[in-house]
Amino acid sequence: MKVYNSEISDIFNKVADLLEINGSNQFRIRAYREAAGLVTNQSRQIQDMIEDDEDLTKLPGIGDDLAAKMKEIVETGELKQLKELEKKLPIELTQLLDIEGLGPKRVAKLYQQLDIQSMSDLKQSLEKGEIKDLEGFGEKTQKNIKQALKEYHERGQERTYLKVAEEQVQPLIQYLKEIPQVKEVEAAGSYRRKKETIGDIDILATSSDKELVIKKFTKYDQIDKIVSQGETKSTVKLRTGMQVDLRVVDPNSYGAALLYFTGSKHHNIELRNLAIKNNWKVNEYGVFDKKDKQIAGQTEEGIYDLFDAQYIPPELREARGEIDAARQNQLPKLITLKDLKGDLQMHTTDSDGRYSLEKMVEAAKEMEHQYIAITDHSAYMGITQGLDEKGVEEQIEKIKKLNEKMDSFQILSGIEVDVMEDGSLDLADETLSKLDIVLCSVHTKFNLPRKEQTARVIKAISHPAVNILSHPTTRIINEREPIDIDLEKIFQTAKEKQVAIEINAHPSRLDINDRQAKEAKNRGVKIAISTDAHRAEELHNLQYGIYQARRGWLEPVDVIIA
DNA sequence: GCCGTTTTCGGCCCGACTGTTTTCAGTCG
Repeated sequence: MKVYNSEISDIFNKVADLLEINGSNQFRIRAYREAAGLVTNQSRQIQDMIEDDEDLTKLPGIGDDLAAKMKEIVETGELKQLKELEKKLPIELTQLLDIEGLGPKRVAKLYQQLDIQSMSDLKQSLEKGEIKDLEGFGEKTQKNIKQALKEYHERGQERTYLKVAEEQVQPLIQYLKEIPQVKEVEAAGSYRRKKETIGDIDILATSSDKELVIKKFTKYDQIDKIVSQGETKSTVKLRTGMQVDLRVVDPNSYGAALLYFTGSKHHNIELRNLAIKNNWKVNEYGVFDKKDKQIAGQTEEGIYDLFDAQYIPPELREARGEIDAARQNQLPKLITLKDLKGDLQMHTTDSDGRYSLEKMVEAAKEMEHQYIAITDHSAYMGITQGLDEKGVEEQIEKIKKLNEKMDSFQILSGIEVDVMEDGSLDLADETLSKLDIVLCSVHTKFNLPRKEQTARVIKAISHPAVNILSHPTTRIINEREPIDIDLEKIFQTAKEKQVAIEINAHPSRLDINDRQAKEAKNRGVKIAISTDAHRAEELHNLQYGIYQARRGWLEPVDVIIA
C-alpha cells in the first residue's frame, strides 16, 4: 500500500485541529502542525524514507513520538490517536475551523452549548438566531459568521494563479504610489515570493501619515467591501473576490516590515529563533537588542547582514535551508529572465497553435530571443490536428527555408511527440531522427497505476531521439491532479540518458514545480524552461517559468539557456 | 510534542484589529 506525504500531513493537521478544539497545550498542537508542514514540504516520500531505514528524528521538529506516528500511518494507513480523539469530538468540527472568524475556542463553545457539529448544524443555528445569546458572542459576531459561511461556500478553496494576481496587484500598487504621503510601497507575501498561486495579497507601504494612507486605500475603486480598518492596517475584498491586506509603517521599519510580510512564516520563525540566540528580538518594526534599541530594520539587506547572512531573494524564503546557506555564503546565484536566450516549446497553426510559424518567429525576435524551437503536436491527439510523418517533413523544409533568411536567429525543427500508453512514441524513429529537438509528453491515460505510469515515462525518455520530457506531471493547477509517477526514478533515468526535464512556464501548469526542480538539480538533471505558447502573447510567460526555477534554487548552469 | 553554549525541565515568535466587554479574549497573519 502506498501512503503519500499528503495523507500523513492531513492526519497530523486533523489531530492538531481536534486537540485545539479540546483546549490542549498550544505548543503540543504546534508540534503537530509543524510536522504536517514539514511532511508536505518534504521532496522525498516519508514512506520511502522509512523503507530505506532513515532516521526520521533527524528531521527538524520530529522526535521519537512523531517519528513513531509517521511509521504507524505508513504501515496501517491510519493513526490510533486520531481515532481516539474522534470518539471524543466529531471530526466534522475541524471543517468549521475553515470558516473565517471561527477558531478553536468558538467552535468548542458552539459544540458544547448548542451541539453544533457540522456546517449544516451551524446554518440551522444561525437561522434560529441563537448564537448571539452565547457568552462572548453577540449580534455582530453572529452576523459575521453568517456572512463568512456564505462566502465559504461561494469561494471554494481555490487559490489564484500568480499571473491573475499580478493583473490585480499592479494597478493597485500604481494607485497607492500616486498618494503623495506614500513613500515606499511594495507587494509582499506569497506574491513577492512568486509562488505559483496566491491566497491573498499583502501590501506594505511606508508613510509618516499612516492613517491617511489607510483612509485613501479604502477609497480604491475596485474595492467591494472593507473587512477591517485600523490606524496602520486594513483588509479589503476586491470585486474579483481577492482579499488585500495593507499595512503602513514608519520608513525606518521598512526593511523589517517587508521581511515580516514577505514571509514565509517559517522563514521568519527561523530568523527569530536565530535572533533569540543572540539576545535580540525581531518583529515587524526592526531588530532590537536587549535594551530595546533598534539595531537593524530600515532595509532587508541590513537585517540579513546583522545575521551574517547574504541577502536572501524572496523566492528562496521557504525555510528550505536558505538561512544556513546564506550564513555560509553558499546561496545559489539564481537564474534570471535575461539568462535565457530562447524558448524550447511552442505551437503553430500546423497543430493547435493560433499563429503561423512566421508570426511566432516574428514575436520571438521582438523579444530578443536568439533561438526558438517549433514543437507542434504529433498526430495521435486527434483534437490538436497534429503532424504525421509527412507533416513533420514538410515543416522541416519550411523551417529550413525560413532559417536561410535569418542572420543570427535560429529556428529549431522540433516536435512534441505523444507518449503512448505502452511508452512508445507516436512517430517513426526515422522521422524523429530528422528533427533538431524532440520533446515527449503524456496527454492521455492519466490514471495508470504508479508503477505502470512510471515505466511508461521511463521507456519514453529512454528513446534515443528524445531530448526533453515536457510537463512531466501533467498537472493543471486547480483543475487536474498530477499523474502518479515516481519522479526520483524518472530523474535518475533522465540523468543517465541526458534528457532534460521541463519547467513548463504556462501559469496554470508550472510543471515541474519548485520542490521538484530543486530535487532534479540535486540529482544533476538539466532543466529546460519553455512556454508551450499556443499564441504569440504567451511567449511572455517565460517569466513564470523563471520564477518557478528560482524557487527551485536553479542557477543558469542548471538550465538549458543557449 | 520538541529541544538544549540556560541539556532532561521549562521554555516554545509576535503584534493588530474586532467585538464584547469595561480590561480583554479570540482570531488572524
